[in-house]
Amino acid sequence: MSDQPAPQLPKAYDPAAVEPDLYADWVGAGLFHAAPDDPGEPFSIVIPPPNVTGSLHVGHALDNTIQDVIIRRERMRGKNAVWVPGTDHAGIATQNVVEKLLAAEGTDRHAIGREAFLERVWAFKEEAGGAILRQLRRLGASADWDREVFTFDEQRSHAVREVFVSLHEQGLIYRGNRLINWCPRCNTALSDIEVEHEDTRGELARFVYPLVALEGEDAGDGPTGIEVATTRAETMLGDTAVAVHPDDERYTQLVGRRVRHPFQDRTFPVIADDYVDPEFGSGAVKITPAHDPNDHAIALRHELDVIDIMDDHAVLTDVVGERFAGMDRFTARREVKGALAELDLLLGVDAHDHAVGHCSRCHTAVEPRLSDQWFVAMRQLADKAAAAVCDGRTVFVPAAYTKPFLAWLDNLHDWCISRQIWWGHRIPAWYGPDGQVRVSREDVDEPGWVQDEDVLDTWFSSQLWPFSVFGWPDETPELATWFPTSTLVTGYDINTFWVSRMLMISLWFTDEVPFRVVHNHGLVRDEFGKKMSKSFGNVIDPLDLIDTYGADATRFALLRSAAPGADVPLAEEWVEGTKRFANKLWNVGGFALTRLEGVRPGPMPPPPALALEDCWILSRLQAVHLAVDAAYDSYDWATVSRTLYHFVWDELADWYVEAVKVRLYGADAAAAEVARQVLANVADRVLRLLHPVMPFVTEALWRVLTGAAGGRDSLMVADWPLPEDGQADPDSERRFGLLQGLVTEVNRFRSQNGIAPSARFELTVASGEGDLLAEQSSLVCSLAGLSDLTVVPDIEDRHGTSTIVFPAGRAQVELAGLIDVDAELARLGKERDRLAGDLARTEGKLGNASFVARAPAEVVERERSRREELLAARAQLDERIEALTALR
RNA sequence: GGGGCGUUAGCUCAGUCGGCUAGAGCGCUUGCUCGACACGCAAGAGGUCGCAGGUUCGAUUCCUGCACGCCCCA
Repeated sequence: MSDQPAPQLPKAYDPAAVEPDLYADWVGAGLFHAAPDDPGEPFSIVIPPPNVTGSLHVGHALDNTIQDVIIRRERMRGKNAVWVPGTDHAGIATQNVVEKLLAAEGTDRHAIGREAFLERVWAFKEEAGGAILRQLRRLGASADWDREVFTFDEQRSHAVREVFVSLHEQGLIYRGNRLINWCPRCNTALSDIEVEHEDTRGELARFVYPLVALEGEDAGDGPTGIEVATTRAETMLGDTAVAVHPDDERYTQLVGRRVRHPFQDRTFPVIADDYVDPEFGSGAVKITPAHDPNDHAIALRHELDVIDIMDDHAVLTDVVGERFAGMDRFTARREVKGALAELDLLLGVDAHDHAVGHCSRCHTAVEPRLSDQWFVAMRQLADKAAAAVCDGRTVFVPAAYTKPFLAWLDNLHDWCISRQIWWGHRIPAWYGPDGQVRVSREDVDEPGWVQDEDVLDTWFSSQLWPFSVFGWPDETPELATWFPTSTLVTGYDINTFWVSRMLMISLWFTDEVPFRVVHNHGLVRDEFGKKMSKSFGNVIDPLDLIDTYGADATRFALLRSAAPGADVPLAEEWVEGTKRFANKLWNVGGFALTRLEGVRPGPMPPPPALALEDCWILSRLQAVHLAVDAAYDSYDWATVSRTLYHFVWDELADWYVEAVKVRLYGADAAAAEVARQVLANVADRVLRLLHPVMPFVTEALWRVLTGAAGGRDSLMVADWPLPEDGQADPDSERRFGLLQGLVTEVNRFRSQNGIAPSARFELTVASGEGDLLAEQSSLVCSLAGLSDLTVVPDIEDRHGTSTIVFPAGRAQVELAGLIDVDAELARLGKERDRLAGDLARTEGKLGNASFVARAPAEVVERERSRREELLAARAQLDERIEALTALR
């Protein structure tokens, strides 16, 4: 024994005192950095790049915690693991922020001009940008910060230019005048998926288009008009047809005739098209080709006129006539209905629920609009992506996300990629005299040629991310080593926006999938499953959580709720709970530290030297190890964290630490040394298994446990443990379980009889496992707080004693001065009720001839022996009750 | 309208192949300063497994229908 005072840890775990120094140490030692020629099988993750001017929210915290868990484990497994961080320039979002700043200064981008505006955005990016990556460091993220990239930096812009020009050369990027989604507030085109459909209470206005009379027809002969309905009455100003279903007999004789526009000097035809649903409304549909996708499709089929009635701000233009020109679309909607009513053409206005598309950035109602834009033809790209998913080159985890993803790919329309904003990759197209267009890798700097004003959709550049971060199109060692990447971690809501496009473009340009696994996690919600939103006031700031409870607790709380395929509910008090777990672990470590007397993880004692509790904890650890490895491999974070939580708290702390005290505090030096060796090894292994999840507290404890100096001597780069053969030991688990059963029953006896935990008493036991109990009597005494344990062949009930029934036998306590007889009788009465219930259930089954005849023999046998046990237990109880009653 | 997911304790969720007394965390009740930890220890209460049928000796589990909630698409 050492005379030196045992080293001590602070009594309570204080994350703030530990985390910053450890993180700085990791960074300083270069542990996050990987190089292509480092040893080990390559493993790579690219971060879903957050908005460069954004700040960390819980969704980021979850997404990046998962990435960090994966990369830390793979690093420990000896892989050449890299996690590439970076940010996204987020065109519309960032431009909107800077435009707001300008507005506050009383100016706007058009007043200061394109060049000055872009300078302003870059300045803003330099000032506010990257904050989110600094915040990720607080979380413990072990990204390779030397490799940070930006979707709008030079190399990434080079990749964008290359892809655009190549696709154009291949005929897959084209410029066309087509119907697109227009945001009148952002003043730009949007792609289909940047439009969010929301159910809205609206109005369905029914009105009549008057028929143009046939030559020679008398007024009053036949129908004089045709009824249509619309939720957007103002669009009638751009109508160029009325459509009916070809089989709809009500309208057969009207097809081919013309109707008159009530406010404009023009007429247009009644046409027949399969698209029309004869069941809806009157069965006749007004057709506005310039402002509705379905109508536009019909117009193409029937060569109808197309009349665009609005400007960039969704204000009606002169095309609609003097009466309505200059009105915004909502005013016009009201006015048109009024005007129809004046002419007696309005039949009615009914309430009507329908879905309205809104801009995902600013929530303005989107206006479908004809416009000259650049598009990517998606069919061929989508087919390649679908093939890669179908044949498993890329798999979704959980697999349930595969089907909707494929269905989405199958329905894909061409992608509108031009945006009428300034912050972004400028489209590399130049317009020359005489309407010539040149798309070029090099800037065209010739007189008379001007570059397209528009920029590309931000997703056009972020789709290149898995290879552009490694320097593509240049052939770099990084690209050769780490591409394709291993796993992409993202919320399922991003599959269509980003995952799909990475798959498509990567396969098209590199013939490789961008990642082998797409791991979809859920969305973080509040404790009641509600979406977090500022207006709802239920937003949790992960930085507050880290400040208050530490990064480990924050990570653990998120992971514990992250069951596969489910959203992730989170409440601050749950993080408090995981902080307590970190503290528990800390205290187990503190205990070990004070009692190990310099023993460090190392060779294990030979099996014969191991105590029962050693065999038990090693067997349990082995099972936990296998379960945890399997859960890590299947991205089941809830199981990883819950399994380790349960092992550390309920098995290691509650039982093993208590059990091992007998030897640590005992006189047998050799036995104590064995206990120390096992304890050190178990602690070492559990810290390794837990490290990816709780990197800080595990690293802090491991350094103390092993004497690691820090720097490159770190748990972060220690070997991931391999499950050890021969440690699964069902017999030791069974035997230790018997002791646990006895201890638990003694505790219950204490509690139910109001006996103080500090009160010692003797126990006499009779059991089929008498040898085991005799052998382990000092352990049982310590765990159950007994002064002595005597094993006898049989127990005879006597006045003045009480019997405790435990799974392996019966135990007897001298009651003298220990218990309250009435309380004990009450306890036994309750026990008897419980037995009676179980017995009734079992006899019910056995009394059922069909059960006995048809259930498997072993099930029936189990019920029979169960009945025998219950009957015996009841008989004993009855004796006890009788004896005790006599004692009163 | 089409498709998908869900409904288990007060709250949030596990529950393997249909079969021991349906579990966890938090919350709640009671007792406890026994040499790691009161950020703790021990014990306890709390469940018509959404509803109705069906299959089966037996259903939280499998099937059908319904109700309610959420998500995606149109």
